[in-house]
Amino acid sequence: MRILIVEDERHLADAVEQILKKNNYSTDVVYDGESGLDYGRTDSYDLILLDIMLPKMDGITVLKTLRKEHIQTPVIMLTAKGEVEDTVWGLDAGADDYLAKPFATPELLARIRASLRRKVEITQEGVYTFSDIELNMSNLSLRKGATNIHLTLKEGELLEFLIVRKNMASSKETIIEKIWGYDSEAEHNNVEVYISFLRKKLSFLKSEVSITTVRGVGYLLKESLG
Amino acid sequence: MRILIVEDERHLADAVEQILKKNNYSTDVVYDGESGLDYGRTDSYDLILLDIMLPKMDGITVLKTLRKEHIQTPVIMLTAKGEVEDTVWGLDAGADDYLAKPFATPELLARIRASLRRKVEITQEGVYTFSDIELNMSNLSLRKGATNIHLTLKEGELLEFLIVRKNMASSKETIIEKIWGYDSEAEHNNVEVYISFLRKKLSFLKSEVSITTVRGVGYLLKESLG
DNA sequence: AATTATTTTTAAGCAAACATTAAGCTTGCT
DNA sequence: AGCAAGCTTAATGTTTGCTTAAAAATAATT
Repeated sequence: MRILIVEDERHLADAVEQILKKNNYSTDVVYDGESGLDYGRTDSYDLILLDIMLPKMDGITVLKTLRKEHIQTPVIMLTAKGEVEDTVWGLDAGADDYLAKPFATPELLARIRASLRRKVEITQEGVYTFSDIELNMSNLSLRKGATNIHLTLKEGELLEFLIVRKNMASSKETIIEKIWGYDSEAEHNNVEVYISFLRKKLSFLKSEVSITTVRGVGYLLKESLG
Repeated sequence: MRILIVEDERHLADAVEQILKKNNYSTDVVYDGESGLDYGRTDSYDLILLDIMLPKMDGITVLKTLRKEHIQTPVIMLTAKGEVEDTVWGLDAGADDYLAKPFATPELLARIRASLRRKVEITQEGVYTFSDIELNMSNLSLRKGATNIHLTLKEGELLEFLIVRKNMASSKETIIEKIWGYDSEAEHNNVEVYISFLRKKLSFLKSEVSITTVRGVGYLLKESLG
């Protein structure tokens, strides 16, 4: 696993590098935004740790540029305390997670593992890969390995929605609005029924992916094993 | 909530303004693209209603320019029938939704509510860090280091409230009003019970954070520091 | 056009999670 | 000591979510 570190505080950058090497990741370190962009562009990393405040080019611009060039490498933003605003921007710009400095080693490693696991690939329009499953919206099929299973339209739309918003809990209200339409009269139970359908199909596929309920809040797509 | 209306058909623009005012939004109206851009740039609106066909500068250019300048205000595009092509462009350019003219009042209001709500979710509001703990309202988890613990909705809301008002003592009255609702009949004891639950969980995490009682006044979130 | 198959919606019973209540206990203050 | 404020626990009540099955609506097939 190759990880790119973009961080101008050399002290911190080097410390992180040591930690990662000890945990069997290979690393490259650069100390400014422009180099970060150049390195990231090669699309040869599995993950990028990207500081926001950087010389030459800020982290958000780097990230946006990469995303514009269809580089989908997962990115964890590093933010100093008080840069919360920037954090929000970073998530908007396509970051997968963020981590506030200073951070503890186990936390860093946990986030890295999570991001690597979480990686969603969109190979072609309407084809999503998440963990061990592939959802193809163009023929409404859900695949794990050699096993293919058919989804109904609503099942597909719901799963697509959960995959796209993988890091957020989606409330029943939001789901109804998006899948049934803002003016529909669908009840919460409709969502529950379809969540139940999806769970049945996911478990039929013996997938690592599962749908977690956050009581009073919503649903969340997760990969079970760590 | 401030809404900017950019629409050159004065008749329509004024009608929309009346509707919004009646629903307690404050509004500004401009009648061409350039003014729309100028106003939007101030980044002081919660939502922009943006027509596509506009004098001086078309709506899509306005939107793209705003996005380039990192203005992330949610935008609902207004399109005349037959401008479907343009609609697609608008969504590409970063619009959140679109609405075909002519539209009905309840539909307009529903879309506005939806867009405003979505904004909150996208910004991932609800992740709070205080001292050594992190509260994530989207999955109701409370974390210290690698240890995660589950909170119920009420526990989460209460802790969120205490974190947000970390320097102030929050009285039971205020807490009841905010968490249980101003018209609830919850007793002081309800608050005490939940404070007790939270303390148990904080101490389970061995967190530096604790809830201090200020007798006769309220509760206060503190970092113990040792 | 009628029949059949598929998908979506509705309804109901059940289980688990959560919230509330009340009683007895502890603490701090005068 | 005596009182009031606050704490804790267990029981009881309520809500939320899950799961089925069957009805209704769509779509496909003959």
